Amino acid sequence: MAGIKDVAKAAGVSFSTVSNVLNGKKNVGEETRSRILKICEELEYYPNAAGRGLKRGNSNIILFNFSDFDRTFYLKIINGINDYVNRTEFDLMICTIKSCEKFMRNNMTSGCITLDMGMKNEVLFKTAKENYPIVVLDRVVENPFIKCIVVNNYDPMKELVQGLVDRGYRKFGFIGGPEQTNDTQERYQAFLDVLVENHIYFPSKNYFSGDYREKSGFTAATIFMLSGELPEALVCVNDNMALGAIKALSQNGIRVPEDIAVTGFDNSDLAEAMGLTTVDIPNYERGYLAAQYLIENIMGKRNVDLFKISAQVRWRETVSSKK
Amino acid sequence: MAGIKDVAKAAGVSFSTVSNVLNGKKNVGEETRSRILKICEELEYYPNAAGRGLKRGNSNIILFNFSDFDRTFYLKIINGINDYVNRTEFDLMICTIKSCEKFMRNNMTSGCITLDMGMKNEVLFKTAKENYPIVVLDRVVENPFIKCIVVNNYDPMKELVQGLVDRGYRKFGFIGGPEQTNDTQERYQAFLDVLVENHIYFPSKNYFSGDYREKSGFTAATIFMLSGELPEALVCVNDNMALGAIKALSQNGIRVPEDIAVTGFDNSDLAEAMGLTTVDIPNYERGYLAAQYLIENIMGKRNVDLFKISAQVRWRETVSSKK
DNA sequence: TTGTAAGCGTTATCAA
DNA sequence: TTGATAACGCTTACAA
Repeated sequence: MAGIKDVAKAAGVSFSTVSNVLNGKKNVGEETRSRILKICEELEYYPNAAGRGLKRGNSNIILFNFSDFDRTFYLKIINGINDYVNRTEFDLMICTIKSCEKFMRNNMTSGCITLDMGMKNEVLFKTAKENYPIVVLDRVVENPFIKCIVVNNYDPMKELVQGLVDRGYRKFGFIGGPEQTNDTQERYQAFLDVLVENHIYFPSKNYFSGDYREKSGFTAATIFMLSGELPEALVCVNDNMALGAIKALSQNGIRVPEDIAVTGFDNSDLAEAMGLTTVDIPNYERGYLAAQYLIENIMGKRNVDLFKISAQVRWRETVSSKK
Repeated sequence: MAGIKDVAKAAGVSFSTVSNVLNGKKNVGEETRSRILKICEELEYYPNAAGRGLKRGNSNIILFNFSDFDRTFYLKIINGINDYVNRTEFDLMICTIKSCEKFMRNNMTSGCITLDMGMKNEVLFKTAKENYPIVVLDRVVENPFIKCIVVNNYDPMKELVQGLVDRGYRKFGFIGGPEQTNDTQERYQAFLDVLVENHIYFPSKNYFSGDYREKSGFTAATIFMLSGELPEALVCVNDNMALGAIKALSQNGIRVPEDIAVTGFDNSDLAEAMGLTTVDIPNYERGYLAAQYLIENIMGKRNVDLFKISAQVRWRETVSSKK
């Protein structure tokens, strides 16, 4: 693998001249410059990133961190991030939680987008700095070097639940995710608020806490069935769990929506295919936006600290039009 | 950000002693060792990867490269890779085609797994070396430093098409991917071989070349419909295109499987949900295996050059049991 | 058992 | 317009 010295030797110049050419310095003669560039091509020389990173202290690489392989919308988010990054001089690096802290250092990456339940707030606070901005998805934190992009969960969830009430549903079950997650908190709050506004009692035994995976939706529905009293509508905090619940229900001969309505959140491909009533989150767009925010921040542009993305209710076949 | 010198100063030793501790050298007194480790924690010191990579010339990071955000099985492959890597001392870095060549250098990563149509063979040949092994998925190349893991497309595709023939289907349509891809070539060959064995004529106008995306399946089916003569069975080289085709067909009042049978390949979540007859590829497992192969290679273990993964036909509702 | 010093490939400063 | 040299943070002989 050719190094800068090999290029310098081949061109009969010192290696600092080569460096100057490669970094666009204009203190190099035109003839020398083009000669060096040609030799770089011939020798297939690419600057060593470690040497460069060591010296410069920055990398022009941004990092995206995720660790959930069950929710396919991650691919859409990556798609959005990738498309924005490709229009810039930056490179995109993706990692999972194990290696994230290691990669979140100045000499490896210049900033980070994270959407990972396993990422601890304290790590974010420790890492975010003037010259290492972070964009956090689906979580709100207060820090001058951290920008948050969250989905407006509250409004569409209210619309969804009110829609169920309007259709005649009165007895509800709720399947949430881990309780410390922002999404679950907001969606559950909207759910509760609608019920209170409509003077509908919600027994706490009808709350089930899952982990966003299909299996826990399956488990939740199974438990509802075993408990004897099935609600009229099962509101799930995401699509995977809603689909798991539907699977459990239909395996036991309970029809959706005739016997029970089920709703999700995410509008995954599967939700669309299965006709699940849900809320559509523009994933590609929020990936794109996150990358834009991060890179603008790295470049020194200030932008807003908290951005709320709106989401749309999609009424489909898992809810009857009139109960 | 604390450096090795800060740690050395705080511990009252030279920085090479700190380095020795961090690298598990045993020429350090027990007392000094534990004191240094404690100080590293207090100061939140992590070795600078650039400095380390520069000196060592290797990184203990493996790279995975992909660029297709439509096919959700990539998440499963990543899941498998990630799970294997997490059991080792290695880190996992993921990238898309834009940055791949940059990251495929010794000072950034120690080896690479690639599954990307955009990755050129010449780049693989140029990059693969004694100390930079590469694992390629879904492609066969001859190179001592490149290992290939491919799906056995031929056998299950033969089984699938023969199954269709056995069920009475005689007029076929075929939707392929880009023709230079190994998957398309092998699956098409199996398809043709079965037809020849059964003395069934396949008019070349019934071959449509797509790009693996749902949309091109939609287009293909639309063209078949416009051409007037619809085949009895539409064999698609992957699920996305099969689902796109089904969408186009049903939008035009053509029923699957009553009017036409449709088959895919991949066994995506969507295929399962939609009841698409397809071939199941163990994606998690091949990711896991790819990571294992790569890392064993980096560690100097020789392993087999070409590995064929077997895949299973899944008969579902998009094919009638008897035509 | 610990410290000194060289060197990895690059960029930046300053002198020629 | 060019080149010599120091410095980035680390590892590793080798010397103490």
